[in-house]
Amino acid sequence: MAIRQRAIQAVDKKERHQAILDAAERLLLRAPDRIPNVADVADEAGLAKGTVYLYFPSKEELLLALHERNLDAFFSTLDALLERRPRVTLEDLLAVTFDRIVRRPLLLPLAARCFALMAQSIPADVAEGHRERMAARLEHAGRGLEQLFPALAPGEGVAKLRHSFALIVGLWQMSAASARPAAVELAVVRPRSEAPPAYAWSYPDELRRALTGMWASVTAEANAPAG
Amino acid sequence: MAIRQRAIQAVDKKERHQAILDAAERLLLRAPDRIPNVADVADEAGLAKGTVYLYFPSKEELLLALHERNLDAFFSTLDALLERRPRVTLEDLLAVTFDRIVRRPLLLPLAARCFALMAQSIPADVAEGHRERMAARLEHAGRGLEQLFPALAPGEGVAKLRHSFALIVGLWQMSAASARPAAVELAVVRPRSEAPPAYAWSYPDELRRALTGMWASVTAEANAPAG
Amino acid sequence: MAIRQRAIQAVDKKERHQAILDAAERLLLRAPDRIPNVADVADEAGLAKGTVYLYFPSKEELLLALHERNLDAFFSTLDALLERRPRVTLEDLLAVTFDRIVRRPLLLPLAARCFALMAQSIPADVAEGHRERMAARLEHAGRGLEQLFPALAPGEGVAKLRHSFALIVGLWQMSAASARPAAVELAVVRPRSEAPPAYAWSYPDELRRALTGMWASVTAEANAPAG
Amino acid sequence: MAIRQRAIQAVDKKERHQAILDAAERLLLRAPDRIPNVADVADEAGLAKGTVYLYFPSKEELLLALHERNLDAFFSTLDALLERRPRVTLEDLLAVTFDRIVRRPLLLPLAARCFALMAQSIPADVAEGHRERMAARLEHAGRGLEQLFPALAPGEGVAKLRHSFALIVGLWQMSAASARPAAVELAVVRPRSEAPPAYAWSYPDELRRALTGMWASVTAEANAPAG
DNA sequence: CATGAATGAGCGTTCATTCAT
DNA sequence: AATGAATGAACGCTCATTCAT
Repeated sequence: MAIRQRAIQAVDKKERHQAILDAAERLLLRAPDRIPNVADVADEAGLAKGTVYLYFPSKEELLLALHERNLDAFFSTLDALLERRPRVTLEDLLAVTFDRIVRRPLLLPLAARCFALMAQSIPADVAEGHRERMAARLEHAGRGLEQLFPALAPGEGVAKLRHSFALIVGLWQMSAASARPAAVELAVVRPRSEAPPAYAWSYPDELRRALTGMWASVTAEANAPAG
Repeated sequence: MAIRQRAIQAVDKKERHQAILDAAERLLLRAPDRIPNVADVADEAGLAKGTVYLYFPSKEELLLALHERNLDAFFSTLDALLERRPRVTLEDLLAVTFDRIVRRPLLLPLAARCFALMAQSIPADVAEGHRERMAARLEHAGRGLEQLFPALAPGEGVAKLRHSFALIVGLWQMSAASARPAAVELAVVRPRSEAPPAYAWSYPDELRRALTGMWASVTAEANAPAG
Repeated sequence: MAIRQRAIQAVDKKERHQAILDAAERLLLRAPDRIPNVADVADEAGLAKGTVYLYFPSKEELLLALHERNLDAFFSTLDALLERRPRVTLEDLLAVTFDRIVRRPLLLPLAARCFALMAQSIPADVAEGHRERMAARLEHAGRGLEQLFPALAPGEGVAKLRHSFALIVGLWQMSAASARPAAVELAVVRPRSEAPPAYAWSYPDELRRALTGMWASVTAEANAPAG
Repeated sequence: MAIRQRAIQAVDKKERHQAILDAAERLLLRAPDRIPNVADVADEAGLAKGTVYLYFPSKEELLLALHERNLDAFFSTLDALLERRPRVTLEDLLAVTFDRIVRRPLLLPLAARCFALMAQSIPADVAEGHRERMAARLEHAGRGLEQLFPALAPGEGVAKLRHSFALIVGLWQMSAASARPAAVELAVVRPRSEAPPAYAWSYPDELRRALTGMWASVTAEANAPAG
């Protein structure tokens, strides 16, 4: 509604591009179960609806861009960490994961829908480009892991990374579907049974447990030569 | 396919209830990237749109019911298998999983959206009921697994089962999002270059790899006493 | 806004179909320079916007249907008149034309836009069907005219009919473009010059003049045997 | 094509004015069924969108100006020809018409929409000015024709000119609406069946036929004294 | 003068849900 | 119970016009 300013320089345009993604991100974090509509995004960004379309050709591509930005950020953090090889432990990797993904679960609601978006309304070449870029980053990080953990055979780094992603996203969805909305949860008074009900589990704990398990074998003798 | 009769007996009602879910299921299998609309479901079931609302209070609850039916079926198969304890191998469990989940991926597109549905328009008590029923089945199967695999500590059966679900759903989404539309089902056809691109991977192969890895430690010395 | 009633019988549906066309027609007569939007049409018909889409697949096809209805009505009147052959005079034909086209200029604003509609958003097969039907009616009426006026060579009936249409539509557009809006016209006070300005001409008069001229040669010795 | 300089001199301004009209004209010839939007026009002219508004107060007035320019050009050619009176034949007039109007059908798509434009958003005085200028040119040319063809009574020249315009525009619309998209320009390619369908007719042929017919009586004994 | 980023009213279309029949 | 016609809020997108730079 308010004209913040005009983005004339390429830098400013980049910035506004990001600002729109930021707005979408905020809305998504605020209501992870709802894909915001373009009017909401524009509003949240302090822009008019039409302005959004100056920066993104369609709502779907906006969401894909946001998803890619999230993935990019995660991969960048991961890569930066792996640069410090071999002085990196699994614990470091988990910490980074939790910091970027669990504490700010940006990746998650989009990942859950991204497939439907891609299949439906993203032009084939745009989708292809996204896939290739993400595949390249995945492969790069995967190779970094293989160098860090000699126990990993070639190709296993990528695979385990993929499996980890799957766990991250899959578990989050299960937690989202099986958890009561937070507000309600606090009010619930339950007879103190010995064990909490099976659906009372926490996403972070469970994810840590799962990831630790998955990487345990790999990490056993890792970094040993570095010690 | 059409029933075209009044369902007056309770049995008939149950049957029609199922027929509607069947219709939704067929549509979902036919186009996994698209939640069918009520008109489509009614059409596919050979019923009028209004009739669907005699059996389900809302589209969301219909989808939740379908999701629960799918989970139920899977748990039932799993339970049946675990009954035959201790004469069950991990391979048997994987076979069942693949038969029910990979070959007929009913669970998958719904699982990916279910959390959004739950949060949005499902009444709290209905959601709660669903959660409790599913948690109970999960717990039961988890305990069965713990008895089958002594290596599993108490609670670990449920946990690993949960992680397996997460992998199943998460990997499927990744494969769906990272595959070109046509390549999802068919084997990717490519000129045999040295290495296939990183995004050319098959969901079933990758899932088997991941699940095997996850259950490897548990299964190592399992069933040994039973042999 | 008000539910008039439900069109359940096929007859009622036909009626409502027509009612929607009527509504569009009224709006078009009221403001010939503006293609009404769907909301206006629905409003004018006393229906909800969505209801219009139960009867027409798109706005464009609605307009095409209206255009075809107008043409149909004109051809029907023409055909009926030609049935009374040979007791028909050119004057009769003109009278019918004026009654249907000049006094209720339904045909006109749509004809002017129809081409653009057809080229842009009407599915090819629908457009083709429309063209063929209209061509058939034109041909039929053309042949009727050839039988009425022996001076017309084969094919000349259709041709002259086409030219007449062109005149009807073309002149109307010129008059619409060159006339001041009616309300303004009354208020204008002009110095009494000998001759009115060249752009002060009346569509009906000019059309009659043009059509009479066009058909004069044909009609000269027409009906002679019938006299 | 781009000018990319400041137009400070009045001459430069005129030139840019024309350049914008040229751009609109090119777009209109390229896609006669679509009124181009301002962004397209600016683009085609190598200017920024805002610049267009320095030269035309609105899109509508731009289109009107283009239409008037087309009419002007036609009248000029006609006037020039009539200057050579009495050494002018109907054939000459037709040739000029076809050269300017049929071969470069600039007039046509605009004429079809011009009336709607005028009524909607053109200020009354601008519209009035346009009408008066065009009427004057029409009258002048009409009088020229009356002098060329003594068979024309006073006022008949203007009238027949008007009717000719109507035919030109009206027939073009009919041909555009009744032809399959591709067939507008190309000769209709069909297996030679006995009779082509009634909607397979060519605009130029039909127009020539109609105009010749309309002017036949006038021209019969015309120029005879001049011979 | 020229630019082009920003605006926001406007529009076509969809679809879950209701309810008269 | 079953139907399917009717509803209308919701939403994505366009584009003529404005105005800060």
